Amino acid sequence: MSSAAKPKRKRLTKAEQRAETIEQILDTAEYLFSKHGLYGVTLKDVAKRVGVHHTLLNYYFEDKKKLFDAVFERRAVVTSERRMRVLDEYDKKTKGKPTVEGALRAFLDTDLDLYIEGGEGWRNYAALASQVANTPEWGAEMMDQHFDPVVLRLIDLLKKALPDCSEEDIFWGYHFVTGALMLTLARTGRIDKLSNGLCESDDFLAVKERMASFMAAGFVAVCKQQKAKRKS
Amino acid sequence: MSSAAKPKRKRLTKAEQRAETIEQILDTAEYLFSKHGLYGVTLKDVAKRVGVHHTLLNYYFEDKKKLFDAVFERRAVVTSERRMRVLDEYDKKTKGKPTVEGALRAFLDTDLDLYIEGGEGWRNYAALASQVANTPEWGAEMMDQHFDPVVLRLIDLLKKALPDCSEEDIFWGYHFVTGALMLTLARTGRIDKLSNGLCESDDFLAVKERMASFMAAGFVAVCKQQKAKRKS
DNA sequence: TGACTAACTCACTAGAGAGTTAATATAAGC
DNA sequence: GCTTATATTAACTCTCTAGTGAGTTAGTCA
Repeated sequence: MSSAAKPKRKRLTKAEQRAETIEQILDTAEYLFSKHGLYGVTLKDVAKRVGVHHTLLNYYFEDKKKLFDAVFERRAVVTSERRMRVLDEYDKKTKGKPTVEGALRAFLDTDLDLYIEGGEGWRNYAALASQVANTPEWGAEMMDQHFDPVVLRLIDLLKKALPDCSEEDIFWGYHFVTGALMLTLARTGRIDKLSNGLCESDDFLAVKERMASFMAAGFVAVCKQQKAKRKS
Repeated sequence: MSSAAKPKRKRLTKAEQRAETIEQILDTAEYLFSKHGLYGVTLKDVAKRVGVHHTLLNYYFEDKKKLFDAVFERRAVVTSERRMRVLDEYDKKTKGKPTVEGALRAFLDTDLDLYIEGGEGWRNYAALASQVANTPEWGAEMMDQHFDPVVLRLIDLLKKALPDCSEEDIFWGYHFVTGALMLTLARTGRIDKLSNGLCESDDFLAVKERMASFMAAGFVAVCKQQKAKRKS
């Protein structure tokens, strides 16, 4: 630990100390990875910021990629389970008669709330996730691994809400939804400049307000369009 | 050049040779950058694949970042101008009365066509662009620099098509559109696994078919929703 | 033909980056 | 209080990387 931090709380058991150090490493790595990506960050960068020797990261996480995985997994598990629970609840509440917008709200708003209320750490994780999602190399695999169950749960509800819609249309619709969500999480600042400050990348509330209804209408429109096309 | 390639076409003027080598470097760099990102690729990786000495890349492009910029710019300019032209034509054709879907088709379909018909190079560029778009660091700036004019032209048409819609709603709608488009361009293979092979990341035609109508309906729905909210 | 110049390579440098192993300090447990 | 386990650092290694500057080859043009 940094010498500045040490004298303050001397009364920490070893296990507590360990947990705290690990958490600090994860937070810092999360922040840096979200800004510069896996290859854009060195273990020394992270260690320096935390105030520990860089080999300590090897000690706790074996190697760089495993540190990255640990960073990602820490919160991915939380948001995945949380959304799964809310989707289940929603399904029960609507007694097997979900609406498109309702299902999307259970999925999207639940996630966005986490980033709105969860503090900086959660927002950094969000930006990281958006990078992972757009990385074909190993990113898609990480997404599969952590999010397939929730996503399939959502798809399931959407199918129920749109019984005469083809599966393709639903999968493509979901694809559009994630794309939009991921760009939101990246908070690139692009919309700020484009709109001359009218909209802000950080304004997840504005997104939450609009996204589910926007996408729900999209689903309905595409289903109708494709149904018409099949007839002709 | 690699000794294997040399004897084949001896009758090349120096300028032709130069142009060809540069093009090969750009193509290869484009491919590798699209797969692994700026930091995930070394100049040697690129040089080896082309069959030239790695310092040749410094000779032609000064440094690594400038090579990256050159790769991006080469096609960004083309697609930007192309879409601008099509948007202008559409505006004229509809005599200042565009529709949301029409404007979106002019923007989206024009781009997607390029990747459908343009060969592998264009698809690699597309994947690269999607990474750039989700990189807050320097990515957003690159996007601003190359695409602000076309995007503002599109926004302009959308405003005309939705005269009683607030600007915020239009900007957020555009944000959703790019997000979805960028994830499409990344071709991560995720939708393939998720849908058990029913949908394919490479199937830009399927996206083209659905995207504009999906998004158009989203715009309309959000505008209506927000208008109702303002009244209450 | 011969000077000139553009294309391209070679041998290096200077430094970074990940990771290993041995040493040290400190707290835990008996 | 002594031993052991754990956290942490220091010293090092080994590989790779971007980039430089001098050199070589081969078209080009007067």
